[in-house]
Amino acid sequence: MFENFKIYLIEKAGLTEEEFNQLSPTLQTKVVSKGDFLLKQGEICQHSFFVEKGLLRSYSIDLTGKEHIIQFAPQNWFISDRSSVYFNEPSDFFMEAIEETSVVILNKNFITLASEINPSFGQYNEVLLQNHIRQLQKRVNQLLGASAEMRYLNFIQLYPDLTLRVPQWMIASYLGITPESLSRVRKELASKNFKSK
Amino acid sequence: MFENFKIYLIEKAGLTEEEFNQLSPTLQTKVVSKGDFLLKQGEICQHSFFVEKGLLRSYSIDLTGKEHIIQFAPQNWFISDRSSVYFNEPSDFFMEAIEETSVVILNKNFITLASEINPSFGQYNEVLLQNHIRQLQKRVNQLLGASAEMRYLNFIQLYPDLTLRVPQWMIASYLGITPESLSRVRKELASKNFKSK
DNA sequence: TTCATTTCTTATCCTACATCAATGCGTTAT
DNA sequence: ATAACGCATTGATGTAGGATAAGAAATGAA
Repeated sequence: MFENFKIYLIEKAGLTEEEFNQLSPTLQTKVVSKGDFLLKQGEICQHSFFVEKGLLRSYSIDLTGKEHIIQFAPQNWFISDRSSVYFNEPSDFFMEAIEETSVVILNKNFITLASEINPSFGQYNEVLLQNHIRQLQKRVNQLLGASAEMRYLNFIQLYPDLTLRVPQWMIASYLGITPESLSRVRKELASKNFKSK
Repeated sequence: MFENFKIYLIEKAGLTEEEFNQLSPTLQTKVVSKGDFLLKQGEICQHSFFVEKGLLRSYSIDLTGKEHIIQFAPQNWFISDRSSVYFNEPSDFFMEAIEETSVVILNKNFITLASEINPSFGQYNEVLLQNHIRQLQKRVNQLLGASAEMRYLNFIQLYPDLTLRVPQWMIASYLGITPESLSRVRKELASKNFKSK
């Protein structure tokens, strides 16, 4: 039920099995079918989710009705709208299952509780937070400075597994370009590789 | 010397004067002349800085040699490269004074120390962190979805004071457009306002 | 199997913004 | 004063990527 989550916490956050068992009563799980939502724009996000299996995406919809993918969350990733949780504000984002996905639901005080039980969890959580910031920073930097092609190359290098699993129009949305443009970029890249051999 | 910083911590983070005095021996200050650097790309960032007075910017330089402004830091702002500090990695960024600026220098363990002295500091630090994430998230979202004009309008609404104080080419760099484009956007906006009266 | 739906590609045209170049105008330095 | 520099504006031209449309390929459903 929480198998991956358990293994994950023990390996990464340094919990013991007993400590995990103390926490597990506060956990719930849920299976989300492809296309179903864990959060919608305007709702206040109440939880963090850990992906046991499957694949989620979070995205916003802008004034002109266009989707922009903020994040993908494959197996063993956490996903949430931290700001919405923390400040109790309506979220700007949707969270939707790309494949049938089973998640572990962590309520607001899980982190506090786990940190009390074992401070090394608190430290690990800090690492996740700092990583999150780093990743956002990099993304801003890329959006400011890199061409569609460079962003795509970066993406496939960073998330090679996702590149295969996710429809291209979603990758385009993550990169901030249209599916047609991505198709052109790919064609262009293919011809370059061909020539260079 | 630390006047603003002291007031700031007492007001915002809930420290007492005595608590602040316990911390102050670990602090240093520095005056940075216009155009001088607190950090350069490739260095490992060792500190956080609090702007007592003046104005800083952080920016990166991309492969093609172009600058991209990541953040402005006016009076009473903290600035740092959290990732570089936390992970002990070389920074991607420069930190430079736009005006003559005096900063308070916080070394790596200041936060821990202050949180031990008064836990409410720890909480306040958490708020800053969460705000930082929220702001980065918004920026990604805008870069993905909004036109130059919308981004500019957003900027002047969010940082009206900076709009006056900072040269336009820096605002352009923050927005991810050229100074020429920003000039055109402004012209366009001016004519719209004129017509609408 | 066949029909329908979603995804990907390709082609054409279009637009927001970049690039390049010239001009003017404050500010600082001599 | 005047030279020199940084900054903003304007105009002319270029280009990456958007919009639209249509067809091919893949997926899925009956």
